[in-house]
Amino acid sequence: MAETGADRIYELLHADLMRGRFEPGQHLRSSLLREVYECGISPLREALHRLASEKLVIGHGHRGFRVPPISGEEIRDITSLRQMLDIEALRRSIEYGDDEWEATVVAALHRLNKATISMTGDGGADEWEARHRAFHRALIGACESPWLIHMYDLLYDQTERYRRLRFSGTDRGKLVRDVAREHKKIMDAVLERRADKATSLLSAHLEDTVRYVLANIGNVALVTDAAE
Amino acid sequence: MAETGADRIYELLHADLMRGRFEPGQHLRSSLLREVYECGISPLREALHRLASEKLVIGHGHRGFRVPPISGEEIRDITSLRQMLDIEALRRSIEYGDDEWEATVVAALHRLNKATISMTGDGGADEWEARHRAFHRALIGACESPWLIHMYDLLYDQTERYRRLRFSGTDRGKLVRDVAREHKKIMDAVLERRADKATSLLSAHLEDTVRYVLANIGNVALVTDAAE
DNA sequence: GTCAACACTATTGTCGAATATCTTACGATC
DNA sequence: GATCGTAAGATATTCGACAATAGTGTTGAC
Repeated sequence: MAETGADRIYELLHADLMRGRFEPGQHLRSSLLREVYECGISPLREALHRLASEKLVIGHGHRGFRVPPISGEEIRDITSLRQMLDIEALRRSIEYGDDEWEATVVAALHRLNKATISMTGDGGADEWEARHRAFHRALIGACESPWLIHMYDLLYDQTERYRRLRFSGTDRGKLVRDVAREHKKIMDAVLERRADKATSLLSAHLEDTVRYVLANIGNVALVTDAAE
Repeated sequence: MAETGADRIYELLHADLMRGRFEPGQHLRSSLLREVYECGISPLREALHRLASEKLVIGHGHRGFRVPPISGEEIRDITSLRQMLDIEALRRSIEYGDDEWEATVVAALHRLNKATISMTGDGGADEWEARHRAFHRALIGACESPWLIHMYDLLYDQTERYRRLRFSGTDRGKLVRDVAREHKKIMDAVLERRADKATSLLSAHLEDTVRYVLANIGNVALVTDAAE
């Protein structure tokens, strides 16, 4: 997959940022990252510049790179934008998608539900997230707009980062079962080709996520401040 | 502005890509770029990685970077997305913008028109483009969504790249005077706070651009193929 | 006791050399 | 004559050392 060393580090660092390995606001020292990913400085910096362009890290000239801080305002902003793009993309998918597309959606949800059942421990969370991403990606996969998908991906990364912040005292198991029902309802509406219903369900689904994040964000505010 | 050497190269290379200094499809050899921008390999590669993330260059593992090819389908795709984002951003701007915002819009159009009158030669084109960008940016500047603006910027870069392709036998002077009228109409609708009218005018304005590009794209197809 | 200038340390950013990969040209084989 | 393999050259990528900048703590003056 990764053709070059910089690609490899990009993927690993991207995954670690998604799973919240580093705290928001944390200074990503090159010495630390070089040890973690066992690499030289050049490919590391190249990966960091790509991530900076995607706003998954923030670069300050001569002061290196940091994990972006989190804010309720930002996740609201990102979600409102994602709603707009997701709705458009799903609408187009429902319009253009064929049987084959439907099959990929059904398969993706099946995979996701399997992961939901067997999800235990942290490794399971990574797998669940990968399948969750794949399901949402499948939904809009027939929109026939590479750029819409690209923008969608950029925003999905951001919401995943917020969603996977380490909140204390949250029953993740219950949460995951709740969204499973929502996914099923979205898929049913999609298969019935009811665009209005499907898009409004999807929009509400995103709304639920941002509510979940905002309800818990007070806890992580402490973490943010404490970050060195 | 540019805090570091890599930032400087990023800005210069970005500007050169915008003004079509390199042909679509052209292989951007590091040896060439090092001479052009008088720099070492490290900051150059960092800039290229950032540009690759914005899809202003394309990186192939172990085969370096290239200027993206152009296609009618892609500019259509980009424009349809830009219409969606621009409309939303302008609508919000009209809703939230205050007198100060109106003033920046009026000032930006004034600057643009001045550049339109005095535009002669290539240097003038750069200045005109900068002011054109600033005007459109001012229109949506009050939308109060940093992410919407960010996405807008990414797409604006793409459309500018297509728009500034070197088409043969086009009366650029006439073109620029035509769009001046459109800009005026958009601004008037904005100042009257007529959101529906303003957004549909803006949407049509983008449509005109893509039509202009598509009408001329046959000429550059030759250039694309010839690019080494 | 406070503030500012200075030196020192930590860290980032950049350069040139070495390594790995790709491309092309050439020749052998079918 | 075409195709495959191989070797040489060109190019991209990565490594380690150097230079430049920011951060920090200390000293000294007022």
